[in-house]
Amino acid sequence: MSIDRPSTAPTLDEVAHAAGVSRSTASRAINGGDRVSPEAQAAVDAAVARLGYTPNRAARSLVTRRTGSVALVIPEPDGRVLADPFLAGTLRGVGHALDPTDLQLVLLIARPGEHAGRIARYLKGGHVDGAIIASHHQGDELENAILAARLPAVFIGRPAVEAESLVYVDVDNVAAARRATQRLVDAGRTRIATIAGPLDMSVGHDRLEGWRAALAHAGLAVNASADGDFTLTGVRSPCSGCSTTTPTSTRSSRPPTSWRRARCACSSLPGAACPGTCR
Amino acid sequence: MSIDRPSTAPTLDEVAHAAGVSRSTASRAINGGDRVSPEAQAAVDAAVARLGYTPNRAARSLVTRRTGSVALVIPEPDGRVLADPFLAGTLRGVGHALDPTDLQLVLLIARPGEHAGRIARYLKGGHVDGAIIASHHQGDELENAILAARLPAVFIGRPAVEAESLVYVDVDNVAAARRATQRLVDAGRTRIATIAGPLDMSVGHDRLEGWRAALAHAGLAVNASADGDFTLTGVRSPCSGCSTTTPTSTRSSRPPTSWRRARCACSSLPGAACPGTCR
DNA sequence: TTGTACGCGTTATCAA
DNA sequence: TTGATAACGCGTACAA
Repeated sequence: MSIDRPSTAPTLDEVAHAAGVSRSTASRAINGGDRVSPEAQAAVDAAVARLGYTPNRAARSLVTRRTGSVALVIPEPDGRVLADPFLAGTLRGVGHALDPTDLQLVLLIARPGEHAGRIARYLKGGHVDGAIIASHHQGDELENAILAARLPAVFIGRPAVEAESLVYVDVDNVAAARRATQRLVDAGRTRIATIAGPLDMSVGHDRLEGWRAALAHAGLAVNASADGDFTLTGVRSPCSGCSTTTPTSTRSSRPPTSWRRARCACSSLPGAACPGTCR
Repeated sequence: MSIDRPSTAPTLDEVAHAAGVSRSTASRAINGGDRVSPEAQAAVDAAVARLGYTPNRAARSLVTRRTGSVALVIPEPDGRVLADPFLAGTLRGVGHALDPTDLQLVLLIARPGEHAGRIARYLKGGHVDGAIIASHHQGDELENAILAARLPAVFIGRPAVEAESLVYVDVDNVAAARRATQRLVDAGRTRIATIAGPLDMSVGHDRLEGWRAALAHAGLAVNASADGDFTLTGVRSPCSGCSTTTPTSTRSSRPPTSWRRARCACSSLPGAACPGTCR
């Protein structure tokens, strides 16, 4: 029955008192408005508006046993990838989808050298009601954490560990790479290379497989692929044994505009394997 | 005294019981460990480890009156900017700084056409303990919301409204632009243009001012500036009256590699103002 | 140093 | 339809 609480956020009690109803009725009116008379509803609505009432998330979470927040997990040890427009789009999309909800978007970014154990622990800690895994790598323990915690989760891109209860959205990367390669085959090309994505991600793996399949089907040599990491700089890094090359501008954080001039011997497609990162 | 609670997160009560101490002692041992005997501390630590105890954020927040989360606000109506490496770096930095803490990073992204009123309301709602404003535009009401809520906040880049209690980190953009321009002056250039940042951001405003100052100081013409928005595509959009130009590839989400070939008449620096977006 | 008891703001249960 | 009342899990005076 504390009446005066200066400069503090209004509580449900105060709303109820201002509306002339009990706290229970006020609560019902605010959530859903089921089993509440029109006049009571109106009174509560008015009081809420006048007092600028906002439900206390902590108190609500305590009893509903839900946190009211979902995690967007980016288990990406390599910082550069965060600037990837794909991830940026994902971020926006998730944010917008959450807008109409009163769910919080909690961002979980992996630390540079870390193996996602911390994030797995966080997920298991019950701090969020659900999770979206945006850049999943093989071996980051996320699948097990999610399965163990029975946490509703969606992987963006097929997870490394496949399980019945692991849901994901993905495109058919194998077919896409196969079609892309086939297009070059149809154009009469005979020596077709690929710069693969990270092979510890299903994207990279699948696309490489599609490329392989198309070449094999066409009876062409499957011997010119290089590791990539979805970044310009990552692709340009020369393998040992090739002529060393550097971008013309190394001090800028954006990809140098003259990167086309840098060329690794492998990318000239001799067809032979080279000892460095190329295979 | 509820003993059996199957497959639920362990509570402080259970930890205390397992450690053979009272809940108060367990609580003290977990937070700070002040005024607790070494043996009690050890017992609690062991129990925590064995049970995999994680404090319930909601319950803790309810009594400490802190939410345990800080917001990273990106009031950026233009989606493309999210892919900006600067913002990506900010994201990483904030994330890493928060790692050792048990603070949650809550991401607040503006909706496309929206004027940040929703975010301002959210901030005032007391949902976070603090905020970092990453891409602040003039007129987005964020300063007032923060001042009204007495919310600890840091602006990245000087806020449009300057107030005593509004703290920010920034570089001296005026001086930087002045020095950059001066360098060209020293090199003997006489017609020096700038592609400005958004003028409703202090960055854009300040850099333009630095450019102006240096030119004025050198007695050169201050008549060749164009609006930009820190994106490649934004810069390339032709002003009306200039020869229309399009990127060679428009279907890709990444900046076309041949953008250098697209050229607006304004960027050829005739020195004369043109009727479109250039000034 | 330890434990008891209360309150944080909300939802859920159950009589009325 | 409404209103007491009991949790929810935790921190913290206060007393021992």
